Amino acid sequence: MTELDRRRLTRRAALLKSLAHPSRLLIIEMLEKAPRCVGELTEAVGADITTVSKHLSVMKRAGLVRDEKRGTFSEYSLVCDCVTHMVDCIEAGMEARPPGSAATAAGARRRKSCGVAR
Amino acid sequence: MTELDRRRLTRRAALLKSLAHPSRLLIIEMLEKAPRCVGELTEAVGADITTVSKHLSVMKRAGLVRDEKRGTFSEYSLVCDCVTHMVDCIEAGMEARPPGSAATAAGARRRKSCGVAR
DNA sequence: AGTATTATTGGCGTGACGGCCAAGCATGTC
DNA sequence: GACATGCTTGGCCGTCACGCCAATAATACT
Repeated sequence: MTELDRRRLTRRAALLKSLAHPSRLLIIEMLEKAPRCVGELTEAVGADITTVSKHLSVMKRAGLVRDEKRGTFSEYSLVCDCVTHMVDCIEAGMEARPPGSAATAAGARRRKSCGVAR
Repeated sequence: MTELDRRRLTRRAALLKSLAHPSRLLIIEMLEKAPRCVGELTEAVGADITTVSKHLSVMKRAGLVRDEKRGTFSEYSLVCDCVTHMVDCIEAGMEARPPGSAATAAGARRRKSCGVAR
């Protein structure tokens, strides 16, 4: 493995990590529909506003979202629709691999194609 | 947010989490090409074999890979090509979002102001 | 049986993450 | 200026993930 590979994989992993949290996924889904301010997202997530603010901070650093100040509000939005696409792909992967079949040989056995358009 | 949503997002997040590690991504990429035993993967990753074994265990529980015993060997392979597809999508997302461009005008188009009825 | 090879599991230290509280900053309003 | 609103930051703490070591399977070979 080259040093370049290591760097590339590390970046990828960091991106995935910044997505790998239920609250963050919910936030992403909301931002797919429209930009939102922290308060709205907080209400939807149902956590402390400081927690949500930190989630947003992490996702911003990861380049997933951006913020724009509007008076006392911070309006967050997706940086690009690639995120939507990305999460859709993941969803597709999960649909094709129904829950419960994960550890069973039955579900895994002859599954060559999962019906995901490619 | 419904209870069902919570469950779905949690599952998604768990899947992403099981991918969000450089070594695991490398393993996935290797398994895309061919099934491998733990020793081969270990050599490529460059970590202790026990560490790699645990990574594989996690990914197996997540339903990403499966193993088949061959004598003293454990041959690991991808459960389905969806994984490949999934990671490709992620890669595409990253390509489209070059580092440093985090604040491009890309999302400025369907912007609505905060607090406006929607 | 005895030994070697391959892999898994348990345990532990370390470090990162997620959550809330308290405090601080920035902007808008009176 | 004084206060309210919206958000961010620092700090603390509990929990969890990662990594290696030691020990334990499980199978193959002689």
